[in-house]
Amino acid sequence: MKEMTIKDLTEILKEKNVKPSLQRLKILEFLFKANNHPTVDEIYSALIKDIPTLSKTTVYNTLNVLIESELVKVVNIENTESRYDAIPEEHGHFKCRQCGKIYDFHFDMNLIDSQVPPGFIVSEKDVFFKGICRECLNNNI
Amino acid sequence: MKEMTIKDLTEILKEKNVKPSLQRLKILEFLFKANNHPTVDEIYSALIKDIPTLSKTTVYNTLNVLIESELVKVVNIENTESRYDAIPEEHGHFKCRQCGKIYDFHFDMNLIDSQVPPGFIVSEKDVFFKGICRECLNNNI
DNA sequence: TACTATTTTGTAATGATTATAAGTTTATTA
DNA sequence: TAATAAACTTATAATCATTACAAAATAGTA
Ligand SMILES: [Mn+2]
Ligand SMILES: [Mn+2]
Ligand SMILES: [Zn+2]
Ligand SMILES: [Zn+2]
Repeated sequence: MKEMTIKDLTEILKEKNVKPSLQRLKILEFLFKANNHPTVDEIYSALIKDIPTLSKTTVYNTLNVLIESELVKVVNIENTESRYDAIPEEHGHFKCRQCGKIYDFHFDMNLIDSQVPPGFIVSEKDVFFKGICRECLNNNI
Repeated sequence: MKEMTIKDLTEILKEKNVKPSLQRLKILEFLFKANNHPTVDEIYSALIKDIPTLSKTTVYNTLNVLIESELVKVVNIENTESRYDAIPEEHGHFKCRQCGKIYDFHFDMNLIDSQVPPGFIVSEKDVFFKGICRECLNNNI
């Protein structure tokens, strides 16, 4: 995702009626910059350098606030711990069983709309693939 | 799923080189009969009546054995606890945000094969929808 | 029967997440 | 500006699903 200034981030939060505290700005900034779907622990470990008083509870609280305002989505492709994603565009997720990396890939959710059972209203769609990524396949040769 | 005799179940386990103990037979039978993707707790609570000595650890152990032999799949549509599914056919899952029920629906996974990123090998595909089910929509009128 | 391998069980440990209450900062009012 | 209230952050404890571990029970074999 493109570079975001603190001013940009402040504006994004204000639009959602979320007060732009330092913690919220830094967590949102980190998620926009991240491309690896970080866990709570990874977010906390990265930001504790900037904000030495940061608490892990704040990371949890903030993520829930960001999720409620639809700026962040949870990625539950694995059952061990939740991962977080601030990419607004719909996309699919691929988890490599060897290196563990979670890839984004372009996915047109309209393709699967026709499969929604009749009479049901769908507000969220997730597509998860698992297997071996290209990089691991190349390394295994 | 159609009725399964203990003899049928024994045969299924033997084919996978899994010894057909009472606990394994009963857990597999329960999963074949269930259509609601039960949790470990639900499996345990249901079977403790039949097998008073049953331990929750055995439920976990057995499920892992059944998963390794590909008789059972984990459904991680929610991050709170894992659910288990013994339906062998590929299908999608819909979770109702109101009543919490998890529905199966027919889904042709071939539809989405073209979206797999090139060079990646996919061994598992999951499609999760969330929203409001037909029953809840009717009740809300 | 005696021995061995496998399975089951109870208990303790782990680890992610939530609950709670106190401390700190920010906003509002007088 | 000082006092007060509201919102936010923090530390700590509690919860709960899952795993680790070792002993007990069972099944298989010679
Ligand atoms: Mn993503
Ligand atoms: Mn299912
Ligand atoms: Zn990989
Ligand atoms: Zn419903």
